[in-house]
Amino acid sequence: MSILPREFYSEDTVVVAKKLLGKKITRKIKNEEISGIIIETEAYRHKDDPASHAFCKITERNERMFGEVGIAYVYFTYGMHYCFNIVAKNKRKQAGAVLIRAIHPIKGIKRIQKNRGITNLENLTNGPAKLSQALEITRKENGADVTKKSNLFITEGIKCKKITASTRIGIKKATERKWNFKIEVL
DNA sequence: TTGAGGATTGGCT
DNA sequence: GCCAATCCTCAAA
Repeated sequence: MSILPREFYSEDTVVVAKKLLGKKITRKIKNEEISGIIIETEAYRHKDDPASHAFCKITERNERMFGEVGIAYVYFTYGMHYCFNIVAKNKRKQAGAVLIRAIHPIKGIKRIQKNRGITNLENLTNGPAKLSQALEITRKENGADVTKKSNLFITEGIKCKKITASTRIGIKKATERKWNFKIEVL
């Protein structure tokens, strides 16, 4: 299983968001391994995207979106939830990231169920905050390099035939942009 | 130093 | 469908 190279993430954010669908994300916790197929992503860009964290100005929190691609950007929100992003952008753009909204677990499901406190497969990882909880992603994972074999990385996955584009979820600006992408998994 | 608000979720109506 | 939970970040003073 080959890890996606950093060049994979140096295209336009929206393009990378589509390309990430069907790829496999692997998370290692001590001796246990959790992995799943990415089935839903959202693109967040820069000046042309009022809903993006990077829209206004650079701050301590969003500076990762302006940095090197292929780096994890984790942020905390609503007092209880983490969301997991991967920095991805065209070299001409200053900032951009892909939010991983949902995965399809294929390995370490028991561990995920334990993390989430439930066993219902459909509710394990079908939301950004659920996904982070399932993979034990916290602020400590902010800045992790997913192009290197470590505790958190992304590899080639399955081929996806059909991509569905929809409007992004949970935001109040630029809601007409169809930058939410998902695939069907059998 | 303080106050306001957020790329969400789950439970209740 | 609506709303509370709850803490980190930003911006203003």
